[in-house]
Amino acid sequence: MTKILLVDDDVQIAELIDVYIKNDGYETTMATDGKMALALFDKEPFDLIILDWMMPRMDGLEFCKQVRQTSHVPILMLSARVGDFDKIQGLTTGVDDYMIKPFNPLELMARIKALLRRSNYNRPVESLSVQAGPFFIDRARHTVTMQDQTIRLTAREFEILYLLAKHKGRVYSSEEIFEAVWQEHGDGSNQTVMVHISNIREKLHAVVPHEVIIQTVWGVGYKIET
Amino acid sequence: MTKILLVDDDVQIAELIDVYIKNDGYETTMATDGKMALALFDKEPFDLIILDWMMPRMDGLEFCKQVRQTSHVPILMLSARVGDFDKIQGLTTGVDDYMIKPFNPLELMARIKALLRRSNYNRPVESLSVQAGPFFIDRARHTVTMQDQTIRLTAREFEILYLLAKHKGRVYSSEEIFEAVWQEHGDGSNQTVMVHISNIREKLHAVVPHEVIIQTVWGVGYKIET
DNA sequence: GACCTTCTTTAAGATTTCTTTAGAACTGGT
DNA sequence: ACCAGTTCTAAAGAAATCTTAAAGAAGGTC
Repeated sequence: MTKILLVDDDVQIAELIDVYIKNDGYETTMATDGKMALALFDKEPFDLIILDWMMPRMDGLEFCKQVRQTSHVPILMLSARVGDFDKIQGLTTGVDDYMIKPFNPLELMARIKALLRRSNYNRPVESLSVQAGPFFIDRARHTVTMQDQTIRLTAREFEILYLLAKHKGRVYSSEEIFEAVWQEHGDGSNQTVMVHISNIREKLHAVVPHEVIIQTVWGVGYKIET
Repeated sequence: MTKILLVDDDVQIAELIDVYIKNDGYETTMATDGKMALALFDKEPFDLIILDWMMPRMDGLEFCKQVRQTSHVPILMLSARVGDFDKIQGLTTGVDDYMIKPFNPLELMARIKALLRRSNYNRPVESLSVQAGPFFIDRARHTVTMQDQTIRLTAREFEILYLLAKHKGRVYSSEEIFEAVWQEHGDGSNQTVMVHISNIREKLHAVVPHEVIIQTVWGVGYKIET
């Protein structure tokens, strides 16, 4: 589950954003000033921070500096004044993106997704490859190797296999897989995921014909065991 | 660790700048006049120099000339009077950038980063050539050679090919390519990068007609494999 | 200022991937 | 063995992504 820390002293705006974020299937925690936010951030990790520039007790810039001392979590800054960012644009304090109020909530969501995508991409290299049983997944190269053969997977197939391989043993429902890979809410039945699973299996079996790699857990979902 | 030499006889200002620079993770050394600064600079290399124009014993201009005899380190000049720079500008003393006091520290930091980025660009020669499969890229000469033929690439094309060749195997999304080459945020779809890729391929194929050099990873990006 | 190169934008067409559908096959319980 | 619920898979239409060409914009040079 992707967790987002929302820091804004304007409760109305914060709640508006909150609705949109939750709607897209993310989990939010709200803070109304920098000090409070910092305390929350120290306690548990977040995947992204949305930050208001003007806040009581500790402004966004200061908060940003503090956070950057220990973390590279993506930060999206909100500001009421256009002028502020003409100067900062660049950006010294380690803000990854920013928006001027008032903004279009949909655009905000698009930027949030872009940031999350990017930060996923820039994970440290050692966490980017997985050895799962008979095959080896290299995220940076976007390749799956099995008995010296490279298996061609599409982007979606790759993400699904990576998810399952990364968390060997854990069962994922097709809905969970959908949300993890598509990064959006997957309401209702999910045939799509099943089809993809089927296609992945077909490709894997081209290399190791009768081996069961992705297991079906009846009534629950799928997993890769060892 | 990036080291910055800060030369200013006004201690208050120097300390203010110092705080900001350290905050961004750089290491600073302070000097209060030109002679002292020169002595420090002779002893150890710095990645950037921030220099006040008006100083006792040796002014900024003189210091600058001295340094330029041995080094191309980026220099950022500070001055209290607007008029000064009408004179300095174009004086070919090798100042890379300048700011008028009083200045916005954040803007200073932005400029420092810009300078460092630019100078990073001109790194030492040994790390600058790459052999990637059939062709050889020489960053210092800005040439790409392939089967004894030199391929003429434009600046952008060159940077893209260099990025991919330098990190053989790694997949770069067009957005990542954009950010790496253009050094700015690349929101949204990036046709521009795709067009450049297409143009590069065309030029490469003029030498090796049917060889696939830049691979397309569908839905993900591009890479050069071996 | 005219000319040339490079960069960016646009758009149409080709290609690949994704989603949906629907029937077949499978599983676990009775 | 049968049934209901669930999963699998083939196929086709929909959607997204990529390629390429072409034209306009920007920048540099003589």
